[in-house]
Amino acid sequence: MKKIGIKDIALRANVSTAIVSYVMNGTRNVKPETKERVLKVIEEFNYRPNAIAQSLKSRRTNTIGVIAEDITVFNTPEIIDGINDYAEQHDMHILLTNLRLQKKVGYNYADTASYQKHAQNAVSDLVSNQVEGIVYIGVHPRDLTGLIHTNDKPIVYTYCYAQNECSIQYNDEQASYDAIQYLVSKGHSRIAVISGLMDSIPSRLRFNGYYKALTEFQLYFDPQFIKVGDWGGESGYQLLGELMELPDPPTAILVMNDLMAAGALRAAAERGISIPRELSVVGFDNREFSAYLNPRITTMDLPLHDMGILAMKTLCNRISGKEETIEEPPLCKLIERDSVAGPRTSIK
Amino acid sequence: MKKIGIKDIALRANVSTAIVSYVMNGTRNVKPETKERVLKVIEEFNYRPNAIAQSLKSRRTNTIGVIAEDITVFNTPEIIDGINDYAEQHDMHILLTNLRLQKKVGYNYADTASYQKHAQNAVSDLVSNQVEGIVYIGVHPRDLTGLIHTNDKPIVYTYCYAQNECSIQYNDEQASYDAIQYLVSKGHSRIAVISGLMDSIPSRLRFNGYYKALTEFQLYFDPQFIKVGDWGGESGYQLLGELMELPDPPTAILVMNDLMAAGALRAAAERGISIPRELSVVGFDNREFSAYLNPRITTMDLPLHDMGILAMKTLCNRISGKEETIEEPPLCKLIERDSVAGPRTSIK
DNA sequence: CTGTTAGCGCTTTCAA
DNA sequence: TTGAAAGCGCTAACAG
Repeated sequence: MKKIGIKDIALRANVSTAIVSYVMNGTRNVKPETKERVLKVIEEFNYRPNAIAQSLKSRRTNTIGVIAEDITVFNTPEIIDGINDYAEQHDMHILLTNLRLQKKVGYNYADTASYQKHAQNAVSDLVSNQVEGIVYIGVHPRDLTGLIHTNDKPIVYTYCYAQNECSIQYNDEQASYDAIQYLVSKGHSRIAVISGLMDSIPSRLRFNGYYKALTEFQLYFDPQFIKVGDWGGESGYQLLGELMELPDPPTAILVMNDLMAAGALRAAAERGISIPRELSVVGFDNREFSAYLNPRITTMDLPLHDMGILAMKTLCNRISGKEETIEEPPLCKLIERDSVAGPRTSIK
Repeated sequence: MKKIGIKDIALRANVSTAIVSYVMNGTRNVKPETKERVLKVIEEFNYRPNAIAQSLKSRRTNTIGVIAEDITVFNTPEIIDGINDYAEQHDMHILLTNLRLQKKVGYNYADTASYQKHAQNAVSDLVSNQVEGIVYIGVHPRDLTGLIHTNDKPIVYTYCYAQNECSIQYNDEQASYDAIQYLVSKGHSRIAVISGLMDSIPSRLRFNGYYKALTEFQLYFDPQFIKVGDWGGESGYQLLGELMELPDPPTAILVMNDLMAAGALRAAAERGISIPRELSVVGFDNREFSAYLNPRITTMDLPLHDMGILAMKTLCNRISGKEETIEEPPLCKLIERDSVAGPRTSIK
């Protein structure tokens, strides 16, 4: 059975192919009874125009390419979901490329050269498929300047950066500021931080927010309250120990991701430190497991869905050549659970 | 700046468009020096053929459509990752549609009618875009017969079923059989089960495996050891209580998903039942959080990646009209963690 | 070895 | 209100 096309419809309806096109797209007035007839034939044959042919003619594909560094990383599905949300609303399609970064180069993100070729191929491929723009979703917020050459095809980065390119990020600084403010509202003033690696942009921004809040609320500041981890659970475990062995330990800790927070919880449990009674902990990322730890941890939820939507919005603006409307980066939201309480009353 | 096409290349290289096509595709022999010249021009202009036009001509798009019921559900990213793995290896592209089922109809899966239109639209859209086949990824293994009409376009379901259609599932029965066998190897003989809803296919299959193992290993069988939950954490919590209040409680429990297992752990903790010392628990799904519970739970990992690959393989076979090679459904794999030990020695 | 040319399925201009 | 036909960028049959 041959695939039926516009000609078949035209033939059956006794009209020219132009008429069929007109009724499908409403491009011209067509005599109602003719229109009716054409519609009936279309219905009868369940005809759907070949979008490939339409694209070739119209030079518009309504398709945007999404490059995900790794779709199995926790942030990515939600971002894609946002992208889909927007795409659905605007009748666009998504051509998905998954670089499978973790499986290919492991956690060695810094070694961009090793997967630059993959990334560049993905772009070329997408461009060849006539996508109208590209959204690039990173696995970790880092600088990707120069990684990719799009040849004027609009691209928007999210969950990563590139100089002189558009990138969508959430407001890291505000997020940690908010976390500290929340802790202050609970009565804390001796607040430590377990940061991620300091060469990472989010670590710096989150630290800024921490420090800004410290200053603004005139909190106790002790350089020993600043611990630098490596994002992994082990370092959270380790650093909580260091913090609690201080002669005058903090009453609350902001931990820059849930992985390290989980490690910290484990360390606290081993030391017989009760959370939140004796120590409050705020995490970051709102990973699924954070609601299953004991205690369930209070953490900052990342606006991933919004980032996806915003990335699309920005991209579509660029595609249609609209002037950039500078949008505020979306905000994180504190998820209140059970790892925060007031400071222990009897201060040592 | 105009997009450059094959004609521009031909012009610059002083050849006909046919030659350019020949050198690009290696379709014909071309005199080496001509070839060289063409290649140089292609390189110089960084020319990439318009895949849309190629497709129109060749009537092959090398793209397959993926419909995900909900990409934010835990099983989906890994399946897509498998699909991408295969696609990358075979130079295919993925047009992704995300139905966003949970956000649209909540957990009311049974009410297929409410999103049938969405699903059907997605299919029509994909077909119109000339995908060569479709992979449909469910959020829960249920029967979708009649939901969708693909009009002869090959489709493969995974993580769900449809009568008279191809569907890829893991081996549920074997998985729970293996779990019981493992428990037996640890010395257990009084093994209860907390099942999911009994109108669900995986519940039935997993129960079959449980029962088969019980019979085969001649284990103690007590109808009171069979508890039916609803997949949610609360029911795991509830049912563990019921089980442990039995005059002669089990020494081990197979829980049919990690969500219920988490509830069961909570109930055990509240009752002062030590896991695994006094009671062993095996979960199902290997959700991320299962490694963060206390104790970390031993659970069955689902072969999601393999399912994605297998779905693609099967689909591609159908597309190219190859005879169906009946593949074995991929196997789950037990992840040994800390929620299983030998039975408590002093039996009450 | 190379060039000419007919189409793939559609849209749209132009003419009727 | 309708139809004929050109052409989107490419491939491949055919001719040289």
